[in-house]
Amino acid sequence: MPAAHERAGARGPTSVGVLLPLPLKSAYDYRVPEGLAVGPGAFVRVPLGAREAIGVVWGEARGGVAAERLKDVRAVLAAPAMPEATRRLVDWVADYTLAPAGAVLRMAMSVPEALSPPRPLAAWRLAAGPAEGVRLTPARRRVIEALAGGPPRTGAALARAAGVGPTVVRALAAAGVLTPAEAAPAEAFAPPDPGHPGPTLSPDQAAAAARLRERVAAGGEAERGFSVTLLDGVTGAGKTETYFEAIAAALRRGRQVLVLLPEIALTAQWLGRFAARFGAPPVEWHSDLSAAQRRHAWRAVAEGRARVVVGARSALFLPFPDLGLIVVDEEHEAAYKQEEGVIYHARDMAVVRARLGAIPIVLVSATPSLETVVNVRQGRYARLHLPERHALAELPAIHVIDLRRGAAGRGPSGWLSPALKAALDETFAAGEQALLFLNRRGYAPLTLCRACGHRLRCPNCTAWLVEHRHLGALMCHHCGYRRAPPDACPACGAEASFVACGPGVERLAEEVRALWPGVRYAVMTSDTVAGPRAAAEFVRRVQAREVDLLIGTQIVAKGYDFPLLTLVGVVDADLGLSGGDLRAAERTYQLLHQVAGRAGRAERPGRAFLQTYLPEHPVMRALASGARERFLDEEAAERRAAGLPPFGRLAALIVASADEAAAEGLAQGLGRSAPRGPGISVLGPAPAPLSLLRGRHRRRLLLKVGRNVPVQAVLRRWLDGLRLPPRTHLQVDVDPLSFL
DNA sequence: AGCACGCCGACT
DNA sequence: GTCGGCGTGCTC
Repeated sequence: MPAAHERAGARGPTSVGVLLPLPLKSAYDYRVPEGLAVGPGAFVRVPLGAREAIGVVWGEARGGVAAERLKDVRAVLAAPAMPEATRRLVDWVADYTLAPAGAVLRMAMSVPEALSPPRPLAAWRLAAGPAEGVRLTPARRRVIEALAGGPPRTGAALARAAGVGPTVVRALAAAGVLTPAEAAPAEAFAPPDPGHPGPTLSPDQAAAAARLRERVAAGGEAERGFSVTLLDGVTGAGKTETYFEAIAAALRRGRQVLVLLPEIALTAQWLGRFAARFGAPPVEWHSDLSAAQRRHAWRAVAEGRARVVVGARSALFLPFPDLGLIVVDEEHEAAYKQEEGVIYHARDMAVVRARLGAIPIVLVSATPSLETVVNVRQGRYARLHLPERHALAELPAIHVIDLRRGAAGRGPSGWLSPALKAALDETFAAGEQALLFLNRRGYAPLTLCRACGHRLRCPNCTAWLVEHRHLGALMCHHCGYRRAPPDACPACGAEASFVACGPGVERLAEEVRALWPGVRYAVMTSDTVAGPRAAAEFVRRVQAREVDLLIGTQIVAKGYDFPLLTLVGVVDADLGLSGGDLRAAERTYQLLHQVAGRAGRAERPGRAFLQTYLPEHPVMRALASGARERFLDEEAAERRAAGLPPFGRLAALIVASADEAAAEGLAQGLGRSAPRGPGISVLGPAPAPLSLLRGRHRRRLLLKVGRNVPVQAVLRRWLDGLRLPPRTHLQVDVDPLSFL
């Protein structure tokens, strides 16, 4: 039989470009042996130096290397080719972030094991002939019935299906009734059913859902297919159920769906709501998956069997062959920004992915980012607003407590003001639950020597060591450095001279114990919530009213539903405002709004108290009055005046080296060669926010350009041909979230 | 990212 | 005299 390639005109190219998942800027050329069919996107095994690597056929050979030096493509892997949209996304992200294309490809090839077809499992089938002289007990009969007429099954699956122990199966095999076979390890993901009866939508939700369905219906059309819609509404307004209808519409059209969530918000509660709507779970993609789960999920996406994927930011690079809708929930979350390796913002790149696929994307938030709000105001994004459902969930009344005013402010001994203490008294007396929010882990953020003023700091970072009393240790929150509390001051030798400065959640718990000895409290931080299971247990205890008071860091603000909570106390509302970050006000507003929104769901009205030394700050005023639009107007005006995002563009260069002089030298050199021109300015070099991090000295330069200046071109001109001195590193962060 | 090639200290 | 430290550079 003649092979396909022998037919006239079917000869493929003699060489192709293959992109490898290594930090290489472009694809390498390889010769294609006679008879090997290599289409664009094919996963191939190629020789690389002394070893072999797996890469992706990226396009035509570039031809920069002499034909006789080209090595042969060794094999094409039995995996679906990487879809064109994914390949174009890789190129786009590389171009935008200035990362090597191969480094971006690596994110899209995070599971190389998934590129080989799954290994068949050892299984059993019925032997051909009837076995003579085998006693058929009821248990044995059930095993045979379970197997009759069906595919081979593994021993464990067979025993489970027949309701027998594994010994029964083994005995039947020994008797020759069962013979070995191979089972296809079709790790089936039950398809979510768009027709599954879900919760009834309010008229507002139904109207918004209808608009989203129109967007989904247009998906795939060249001109109208791409669209961005902000779905905006307070906690409890029903945003999730509304975008579930868009998902249902995409499923009805047979297309795949990607839902991005900040890792921390991918909770059992979200999964429960999904299953309630669709009768089956989505395919999950996050850092907690086992190697096998990861392999199954990746392969299921590539083969189109995964219909709905919910995942953290890296799910964006999964090889969806037929993506029809993207949802980015909590779109304002900073967790979407990847800060290491390839530095990218998953929300922004998700918009790019949607455009490349000509499909709709829905950005969801109760407190949308200023970027998104400005895009809405300028008409680039559509907005659907869900008003509150008054009967069910009202946003709590927000009270600002002015800590500057003596008696009304903070009490003499602790961190809780009389007003907040009184509110807690009332809440406990009424048998209701409260939350104290303090975004500081540990006992105290700073420990100093009473005798000489020496402060305990991390040897690897520009940071204080944080006392964790329940661990009996001092810890650095940046590098993980940990040590026992010293007996004597390392500076002056004074003994037992250390005092804790400032509050952490543990110290707050101490005050609570002293004030309300009978109150049952729980401390919820990333230290005490190790994983999804621990989180679910916390939620269960709170919902079962085994806890009166929850004390927590920002982990309590996201994703969990505490229906019986009626009081939220923010111990230090000003925490995020110091430091001069350009997004400090915006982020504080978002976080405190979200925390306050924890109070008063279900039928009970809630109250929130913000303890602050800055009661006149626009953030506090906006939270107290609910005037979100005015706050956004003020923020936008300030950013516009300063030429800051989204009205100007930023890129940060971070120079790092274990050798401080080397870091300084490179930073100075970059400062001297900095680009100049209309609409271009360079700030720095200056020590980075953590000028020493994990033992590396860091310097920072900030490129600031006008909205219409092509920032990548300016950066390339600046950095092209730059030779890094030994042991120095340079990171480029296009669109940095923070600076200073 | 691997892996080889390179040039300086403690071992059979 | 070698084995091996990881610093530097290349991989079509």
